[in-house]
Amino acid sequence: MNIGELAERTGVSIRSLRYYEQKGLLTPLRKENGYREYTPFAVEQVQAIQLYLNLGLSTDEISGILQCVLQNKEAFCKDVLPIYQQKLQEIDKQIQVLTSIRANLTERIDSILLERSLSGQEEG
Amino acid sequence: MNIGELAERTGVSIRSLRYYEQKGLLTPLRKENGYREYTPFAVEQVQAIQLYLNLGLSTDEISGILQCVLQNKEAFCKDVLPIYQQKLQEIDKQIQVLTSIRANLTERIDSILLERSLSGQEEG
DNA sequence: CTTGACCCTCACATTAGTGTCAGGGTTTAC
DNA sequence: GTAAACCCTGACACTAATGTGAGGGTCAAG
Repeated sequence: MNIGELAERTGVSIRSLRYYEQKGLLTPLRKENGYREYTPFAVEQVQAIQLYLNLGLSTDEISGILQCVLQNKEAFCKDVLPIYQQKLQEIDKQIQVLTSIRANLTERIDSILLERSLSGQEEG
Repeated sequence: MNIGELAERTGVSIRSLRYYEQKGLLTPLRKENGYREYTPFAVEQVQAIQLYLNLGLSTDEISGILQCVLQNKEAFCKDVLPIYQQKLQEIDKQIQVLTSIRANLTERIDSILLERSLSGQEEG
């Protein structure tokens, strides 16, 4: 199928499909006229790519595991677990930072509300 | 003082000080030779900017409140509270997304570990 | 044989703060 | 008067996936 049909079937933009190819995630054949030619299996490939992107993996990380996971169960691909574990650490770090900022923000908000309830003043 | 001294006193790079000026957060005078001339008060200004950046505010958001908060208590500046509250909402949304991803990741990790403990296979 | 829908590549824009380099003045101390 | 240290502007790089547009082939239906 052509790129337009793959885009329609997967809901992924043509631009993104070309980008995935540039990053080595998809390698369609080319027709004589230069058009990309995708097999029906490409639909599953694209869905897998989207799934991993939604997990926060980068295209580079995905490229390292995509071939294996498309042909096996995840547990069978030795590269998947360390990537997941590293991503989990990053996520935890981000949550930690955000939680800290959140505490600071709520403290300041409460402080402002308290002061205003005491004096009732405000200005630009 | 010159920009180098301000950078040294605040621990903020010269590059960043110029950027803050470009974004309207600092407006030093200029000497006849074109050098930026900062008052001692600029040290407090830069520290305030850093504080708000660390709270996740953008330079645009900071520019809207900086003048007031440098001269008053936060509670006295009417623009501060809505910015804090909006930022809090964004943070909560981010934490929510990350938490969801985290749950998905740990589920997959556990699943992999479970499958491996049952079959003991792996491969690249 | 022309129109419209499809495809191609190349490349800039987006976010946001900071690093870094080029190319070039100024000042200070020797 | 020159070297070192300081300052200036302008501009590209970085991250990462995607949008968008220019400029230009291809194909299918009429």
